[in-house]
Amino acid sequence: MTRSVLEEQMSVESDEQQELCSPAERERSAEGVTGGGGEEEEDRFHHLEEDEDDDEEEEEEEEEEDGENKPKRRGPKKKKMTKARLQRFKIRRMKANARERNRMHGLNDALESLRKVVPCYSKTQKLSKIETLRLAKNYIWALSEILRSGKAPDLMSFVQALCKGLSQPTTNLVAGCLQLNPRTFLPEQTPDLPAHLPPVGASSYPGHFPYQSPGLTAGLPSPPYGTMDPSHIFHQVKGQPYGPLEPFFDGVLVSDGPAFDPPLSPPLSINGNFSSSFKHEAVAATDYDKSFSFSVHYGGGGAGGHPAIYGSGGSNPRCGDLQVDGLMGFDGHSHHERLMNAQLNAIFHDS
DNA sequence: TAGGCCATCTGGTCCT
DNA sequence: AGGACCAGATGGCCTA
Repeated sequence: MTRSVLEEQMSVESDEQQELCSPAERERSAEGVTGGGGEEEEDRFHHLEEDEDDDEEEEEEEEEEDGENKPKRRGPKKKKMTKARLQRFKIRRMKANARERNRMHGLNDALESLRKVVPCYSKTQKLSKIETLRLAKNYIWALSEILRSGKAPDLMSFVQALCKGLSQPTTNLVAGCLQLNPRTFLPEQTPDLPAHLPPVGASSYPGHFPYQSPGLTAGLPSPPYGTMDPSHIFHQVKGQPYGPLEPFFDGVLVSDGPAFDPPLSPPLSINGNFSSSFKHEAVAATDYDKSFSFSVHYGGGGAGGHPAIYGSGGSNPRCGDLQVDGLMGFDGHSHHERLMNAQLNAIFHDS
């Protein structure tokens, strides 16, 4: 993009412009969070103004001193900038900038709202915009798949779906939310782990993932995400509005730690450990767009589905008793098994 | 210091 | 004409 000299002069970030900003914006600017742009353009701007005469009606032709070698420019000839026109241009530009700022703030607000309903929300460790969108897409897809298939998700596959295409730090964050080791469910996503990473089974990074399964203890270093204490993540404030899926998780959340930044995202309260079913049923994330399917089934018989998903009638015929066989199976972790059972039962039975 | 992320400015395009 | 939307450019901040 080539700016004309005049346009360059127009690039003004003046005090008057700040007056058009919202209070929040001014506050941000006061904090030094100002973007690019030319604050130092004012002088050149003044220089231009001095060159202009005062006649507002003047609409002179473009300068004739182009020189004979220069080809004649096409299109409408540029009007010479008078002071008044300059002033109007400045005002128009300032208003446009203010609108654009507001528009972007609205966009960011919407994104923040999205962060709150997407798994792994944290005030302190925000997902980036792109990761938020990716995670949201995955999340929607995974939930849609639940609805479409009428089957409860295999947790491993569910997490795989969530983490599809996410960066390693975000994957770690999701894993942290699930109290999982990302390497246990995303082998395809980390084909070539950095050399500095400890091998599976090596000592973990303290405080990253409390999930300490025998033989699977390594965490992935990815601060700032990795510093999150996952024990906070599942802390549910009673009565906290978590959205339509909230009833799923009533009574199935476990938290031993202090409250995490509320509000928390709704669904990723899936605690505990995964069974060896992952070995048999986890779908390769690289092909999940085509082949993803949740492996844990529940009977097609009697009990109605959860009203939060299947409607207030709760009479989705596909929703029946949940069969959690094959889901459990982490040896010596009956607590997690009970948790899992409770959670899955909570999902597929009316509370 | 490089790279990622972000906020902002800016000009172009489309629409009302 | 003016507003909404978009994409490119720019510079600040932060982290590895």
